[in-house]
Amino acid sequence: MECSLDTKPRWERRKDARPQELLAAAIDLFVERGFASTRLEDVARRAGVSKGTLYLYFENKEELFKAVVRNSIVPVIGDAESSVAEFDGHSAELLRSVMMGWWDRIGAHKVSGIIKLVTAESGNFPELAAFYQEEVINRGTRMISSMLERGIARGEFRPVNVTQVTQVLIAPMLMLVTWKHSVGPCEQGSLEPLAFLDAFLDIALHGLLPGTGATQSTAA
Amino acid sequence: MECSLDTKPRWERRKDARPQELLAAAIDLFVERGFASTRLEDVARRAGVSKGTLYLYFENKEELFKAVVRNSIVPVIGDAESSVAEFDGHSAELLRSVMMGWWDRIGAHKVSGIIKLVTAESGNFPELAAFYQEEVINRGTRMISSMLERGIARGEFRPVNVTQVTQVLIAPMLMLVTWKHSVGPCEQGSLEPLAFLDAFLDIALHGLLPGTGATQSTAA
Amino acid sequence: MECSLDTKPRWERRKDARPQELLAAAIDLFVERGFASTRLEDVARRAGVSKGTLYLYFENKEELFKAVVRNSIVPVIGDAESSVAEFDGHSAELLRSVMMGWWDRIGAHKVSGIIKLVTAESGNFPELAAFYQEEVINRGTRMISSMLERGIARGEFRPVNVTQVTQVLIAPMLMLVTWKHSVGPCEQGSLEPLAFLDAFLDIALHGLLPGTGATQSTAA
Amino acid sequence: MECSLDTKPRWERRKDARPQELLAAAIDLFVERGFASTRLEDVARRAGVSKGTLYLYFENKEELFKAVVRNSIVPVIGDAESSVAEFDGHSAELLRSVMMGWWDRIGAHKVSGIIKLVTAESGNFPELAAFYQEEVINRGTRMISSMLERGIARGEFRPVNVTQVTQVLIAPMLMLVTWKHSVGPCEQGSLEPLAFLDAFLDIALHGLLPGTGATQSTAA
DNA sequence: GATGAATGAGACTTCATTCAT
DNA sequence: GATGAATGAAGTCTCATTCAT
Repeated sequence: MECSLDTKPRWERRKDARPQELLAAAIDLFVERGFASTRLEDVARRAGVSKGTLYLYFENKEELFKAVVRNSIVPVIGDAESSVAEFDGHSAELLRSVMMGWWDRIGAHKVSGIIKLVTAESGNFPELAAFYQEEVINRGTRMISSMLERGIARGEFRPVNVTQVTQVLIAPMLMLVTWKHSVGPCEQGSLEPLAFLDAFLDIALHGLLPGTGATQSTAA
Repeated sequence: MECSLDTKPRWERRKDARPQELLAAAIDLFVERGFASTRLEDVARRAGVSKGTLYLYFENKEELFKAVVRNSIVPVIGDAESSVAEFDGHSAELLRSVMMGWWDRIGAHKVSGIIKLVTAESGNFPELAAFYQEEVINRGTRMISSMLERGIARGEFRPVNVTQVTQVLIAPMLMLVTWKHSVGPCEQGSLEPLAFLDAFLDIALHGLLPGTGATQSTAA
Repeated sequence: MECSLDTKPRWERRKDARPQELLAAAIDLFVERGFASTRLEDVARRAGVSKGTLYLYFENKEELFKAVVRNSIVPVIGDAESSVAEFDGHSAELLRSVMMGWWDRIGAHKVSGIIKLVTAESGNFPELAAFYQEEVINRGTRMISSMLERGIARGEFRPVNVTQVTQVLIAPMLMLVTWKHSVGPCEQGSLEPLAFLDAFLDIALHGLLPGTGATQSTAA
Repeated sequence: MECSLDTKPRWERRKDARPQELLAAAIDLFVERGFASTRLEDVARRAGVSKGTLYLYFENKEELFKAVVRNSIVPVIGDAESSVAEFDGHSAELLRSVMMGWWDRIGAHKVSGIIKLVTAESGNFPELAAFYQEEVINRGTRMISSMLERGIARGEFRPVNVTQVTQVLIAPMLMLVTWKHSVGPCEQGSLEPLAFLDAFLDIALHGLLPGTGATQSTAA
């Protein structure tokens, strides 16, 4: 009876799998070579299809890239947003769990290369930059800001400048991916990411707790 | 008396200035557009010469880039090395002055874009990466490591894992340039670099001083 | 009783209708975009079938075009040939009725776009040109020539150079379709086709009647 | 002394000649194959240069085409405008001389293929159509209309609807080029252009003269 | 030294046609 | 019959590099 659930002929199942195969090939090559230097022919070849086939599924190179982002990063943001909405403990715990979770779900994986790629090339591809800003940066920023506001509202954080602190919190994540995809591979053993994040959080959260005398609005 | 300092006729001074004019044009465009996307024709035009002339002074695009690096970053490293060698105060002071000096001499200027460029594109240009590793990263790393070793030897720092701590110290500088040349331009007001470095140094130096109970070898 | 005229089940009627649906879609697009620029995928989509299905009915793009011509222009020529054969009035009347009928049956309709298309693109598609020459131009030319010969034989026309006068008579029709499908859409109100044809016929027939002193062999 | 007039080295003279060589090759191929079907590589090869060279002189295919039009048709229009402005005989004579001159300067030459090309393909290249409309059609139309207005103002023509009569006068020219570049090559001996124009002018001018009882506003 | 014309490999994208299901 | 996924040749345009003058 188990075959009754899939009545599609094989080639059709193949078709359903194609976009994923292409996206998998694309993320590999985008991460490896960047956006501009990745040739669509290589993406196609790695997915085991011809150049033209790629265009059956993606309108052009930029759309392929957007699809990669939508497929790899955006869902993780959605999950994180849900977690944030449901969480009901101390805001410091929430912040810590989100940032450590970011490393587990994004930072440690290939997909982190996409973040590095965007910082590296967005200047040359404005439409891509705009898309990424909208779909990733804005949502991520809103999420972090909302955690800060939650903490302030509940009296768990000092009333800091939310915009600035948000960016300070983004900084170490940006650094980790930059490091990982540039100097990291040339260096051995250095910069243990989890320890780094842990240390960063110790400092940052300490600066956010109420009652401490920090006066800098950025709280770093 | 005005001619005593330079007895060459004007056109010859012009000729001698060519490489500098080309390097100035090149750094502008490399920083603005990255290595691969910068067209040599644009470099030549900005320097007010023809494309062919560029090849009289630089063998090819990669050599031009190397010359830009040698011209802009390497001297600053040399100066810093001298300062380190001559310094005779407390190692924590030395470390602080080198990193704040890095911001004044490099981070705050256009040339910081070269650092970002290398992190962004070295994957696609191995020879460039090797050159930069040799001329900049290795020397910079050695310099920082030597400061740490000096501090340890003089009993001013705890005996930490020098290699790892070196990279931890590099990290905030890398972050600042990455930020400045990617998300920075899209955000307003955030991440005041000097405050950020100051805060970082407070923490890092605190972790390096002897007598504090930190046990993590990365000391971050 | 409703089924007595068509005993086939609906899907079979549908199947029989396929070629016509495809031809209808094809003529629309050929007229709109020309031969080379019409994509078979668009033809198929407009007919509501897949690209592959189109190839079940037509060997390739050229055969599809030939079928369009056979389906739309050729029958009209056949009808005209019959009319000519049966007509027994004055040859001038015959000529006039054929040309005005051409406007009613072809010139005023979408199918006139096919004529324009052929003049526009036959240079790039020799096989198409040969087919059209054979199926349309030769037959049309023969028909017009035969009317002239009839008129001369019956003493209703002067003995003119039939070949040349035939082409002079074709010219205004060619002009009308060219105009209609190129500059026409950009201009308002101008060139009323029926008035134009009428005026042309007045002149041409006047030149063909015996007893007038015209000496030019083209009789225009 | 004859060499004193040209002090340029040969390659520079070559450079000056390049655009003309390319335009000559381009007009040949555009006329032969149309706009869409002409490959830039073929244009380059015919001019004896490589593909890339073409792009040194013309930004893209459309600009090349515009340059061809500017180079071949536009000057003739300018000349005609001057002739019209200077003419001081009877308007009928002026009209006749302009239309016969059009045949001598344009209709009889390769460049007439450009006119046919535009009627054939403008639907698929709106920017091209707009350019041609502006640079050729509008100017040509204005010129013809001005002749009609001149004739009416001087009492040499009846007060007709200028817009419509202008288009009627354009029609035979359009027909001649259409014929010449489509069916013409397949037919022998037919449609003697000068005789055709002559006959057309006889009729049209007769219809324009005052005192004749024609009542149709288009005067055809 | 200086020029800038010329090259040609290589990238993206399109579309008629085929064929396994 | 019907589908639509897959192919790959072909076309436009870019740009690092060369070289005759």
